[in-house]
Amino acid sequence: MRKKEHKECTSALLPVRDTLDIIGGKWKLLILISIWEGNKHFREIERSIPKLSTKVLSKELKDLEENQLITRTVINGFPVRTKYMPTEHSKTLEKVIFELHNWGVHHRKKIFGNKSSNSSVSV
Amino acid sequence: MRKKEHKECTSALLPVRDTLDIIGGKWKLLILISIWEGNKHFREIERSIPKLSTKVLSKELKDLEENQLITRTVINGFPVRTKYMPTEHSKTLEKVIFELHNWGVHHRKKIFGNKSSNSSVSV
DNA sequence: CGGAATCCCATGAGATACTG
DNA sequence: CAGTATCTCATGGGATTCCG
Repeated sequence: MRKKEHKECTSALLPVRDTLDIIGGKWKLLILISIWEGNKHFREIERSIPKLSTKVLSKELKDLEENQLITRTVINGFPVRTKYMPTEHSKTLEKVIFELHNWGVHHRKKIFGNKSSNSSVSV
Repeated sequence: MRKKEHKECTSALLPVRDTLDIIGGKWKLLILISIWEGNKHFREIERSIPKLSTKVLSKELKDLEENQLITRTVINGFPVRTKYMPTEHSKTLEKVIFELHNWGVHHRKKIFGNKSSNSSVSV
């Protein structure tokens, strides 16, 4: 699941690293959210996220599936169709994302003062 | 602060991205924690984190300083000495880290069943 | 000591083409 | 449609050296 480096580090940090590795990539959350929003098929997801290439999407979907955040189902014969669905487990991420969001907003205020406070909290 | 790509994406996600960019790197949290633990000087921090090179540490410290998570003070003339200290603002990250930790532990259980549940929650 | 500069390689990721 | 394969290039980051 994770690359096996720096095992030595503060062991309490390991679960934090796991989480960051799982949701921290450039695309992971975008893809997950796209699926949460109802996009189910490969091309559908791909089209919903600008700049995302098939290669990367393919890899990211595998990662998400390995981590049981989505399920992958092959539907029928020809042409092949697959369906990606979010798992119940993926819902447990919402709280984490909420905190990340929260801190991001808090941090922006801290850094920039009070402009651009127009962003919804819903994920 | 962030690379200016994919502005188009779900705007509620932007603060999340900010947060992830700030703490998400390979070293950021390790360095921050090292400083929290009391390491103050460049070499001191470097030595406390295996495999960390001066170049990377130098860059990461700048990032952390830009984001007002640490302060940098030059102490005296020769040889030069600097002091890095955590800011109050950095403390607001603890909740986020706690949630990341929490989910990581939860996730490990989900994936692996119940082994290796020996990690303290303190960060 | 605290870094900056340089060199170099591994990886990440975009574009395109191709297959079942 | 759902991916895989290949090629290529940018970047991240490791090792080492050097300077004030």
